Amino acid sequence: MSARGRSRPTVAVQLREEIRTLIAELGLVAGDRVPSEAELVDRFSVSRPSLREALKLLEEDGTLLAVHGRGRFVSGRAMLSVERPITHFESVGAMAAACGYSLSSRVVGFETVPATERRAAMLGVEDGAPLLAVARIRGHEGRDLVYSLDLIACEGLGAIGEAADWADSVNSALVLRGIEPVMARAAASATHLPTEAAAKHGLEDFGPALLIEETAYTATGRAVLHSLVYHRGDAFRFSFARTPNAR
Amino acid sequence: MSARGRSRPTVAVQLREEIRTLIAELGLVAGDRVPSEAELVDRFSVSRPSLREALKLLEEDGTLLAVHGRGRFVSGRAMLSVERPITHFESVGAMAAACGYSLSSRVVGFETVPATERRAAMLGVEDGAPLLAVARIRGHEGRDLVYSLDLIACEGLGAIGEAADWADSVNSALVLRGIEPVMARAAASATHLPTEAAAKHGLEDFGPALLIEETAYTATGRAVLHSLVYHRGDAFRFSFARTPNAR
DNA sequence: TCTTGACAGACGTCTGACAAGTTAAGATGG
DNA sequence: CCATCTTAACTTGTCAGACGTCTGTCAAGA
Repeated sequence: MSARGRSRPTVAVQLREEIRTLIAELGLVAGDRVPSEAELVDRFSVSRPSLREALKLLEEDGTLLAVHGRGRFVSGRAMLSVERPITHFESVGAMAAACGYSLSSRVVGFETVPATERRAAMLGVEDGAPLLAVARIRGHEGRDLVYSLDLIACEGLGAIGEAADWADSVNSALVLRGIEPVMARAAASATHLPTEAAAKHGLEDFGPALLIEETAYTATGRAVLHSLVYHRGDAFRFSFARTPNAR
Repeated sequence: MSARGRSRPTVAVQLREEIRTLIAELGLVAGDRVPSEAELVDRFSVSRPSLREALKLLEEDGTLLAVHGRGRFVSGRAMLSVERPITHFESVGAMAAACGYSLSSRVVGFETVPATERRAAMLGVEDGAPLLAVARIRGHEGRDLVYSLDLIACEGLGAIGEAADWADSVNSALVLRGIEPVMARAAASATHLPTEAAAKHGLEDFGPALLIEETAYTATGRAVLHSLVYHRGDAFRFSFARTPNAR
């Protein structure tokens, strides 16, 4: 399965967004009834099956609740909508930009290390296999906001290049090598920076950090990147929705 | 919108589960091609539109990826599955139990306070309206693991009762009063305990805390509880999946 | 006042047809 | 023999139309 994207969204996907917009325009809130299928078919000039497919997407993502014989209703879930939730896969740079930070980045570590047993398991490589370790500090207006350590499996990577190639975005550097991380499995906890890193890079006043440790995968499920990202506690706040059936 | 459930699942919902089972039975993993629509129609003896609706559910929940003209494939998203992700709405006690902690709880603050402007907005009450503030410390085997402050709108609450009524679970206490929180909008950040709280309750060695600040809602979208929950950094780790289309 | 039946509205499911994208096999030309 | 083009087959995407089932409302009858 090559990672070729679709050039044009299907009617169903497009409609899903248009219905979302309509719900907002009509000012519908949790419990309110959505226009009927017949009305929506007229309004959007599409066939009923296509509309139903779009509605199915919205039912599955928790926006709508269908009741046979009565209609569809806005689910309370819709009001939990969060722009760029913690569950959104994106680069640290993009995330920070959305928070109003323009991050400049410097590489403070760039070496090849053998994979520990744990890291090997995370990245699906052999114990002891070579990993590229990139340590970076990113900041905004002279203030350090993020310390991160990225571990990339060298296997299949091709030429490693120079530290500067990886300074701004490890994701982008991987994409340039034909490896596109698109999703990740992550865990968050509160901690301090590693003592050694703090001392070595003058980060003693970093304060509590929100550590997100994550393994990133390509669309085909190949693990390509293991990151430990320490976000300065007083600079970042990650939003998300909590629901009973979240998986 | 009454919470009356449907007595019989639709064909689409039923099929969704049957297709999931089939994928597992066929041993399909990320990137593998799923049988075509025609094949599935034959196999499950349903109409094609119904099948497509079921497939739409699976596409929306990230299990499948459809490519026009080529077929559908098992998405790598399935491998990000996390048991009890941070996005799962549940009580702190239930979450901690899943982490192997049996929390005992003590109330260290119990009073009615007027809502600040921010809190009033969070809870959909008037500025200055009375809120019940419940401060608790929860621990396991003599070690304090969670400090929390819960703010509940007094309006519609009925009798407040005693502190002991709210000691174990604010959620449960609310349910007993006919108010069922079922979902929340939350944000996480790394911080220290409030200085005053730490000093007052002997929590100076709590260390970095993962603060989850959340507003809980009923199914109809009514905000009923605003909580600040400080999780001891070295005791808790919150997992989640990150995908490009996460909202 | 309560029960039952009819009716309208709404979702659920099906059949059939055509459109658009992909791939593999066969034909053709160099 | 190899490269390129064409075509048919396969697959998903979309549409039109019809019928089935469920829900709520209203009217009539007991």
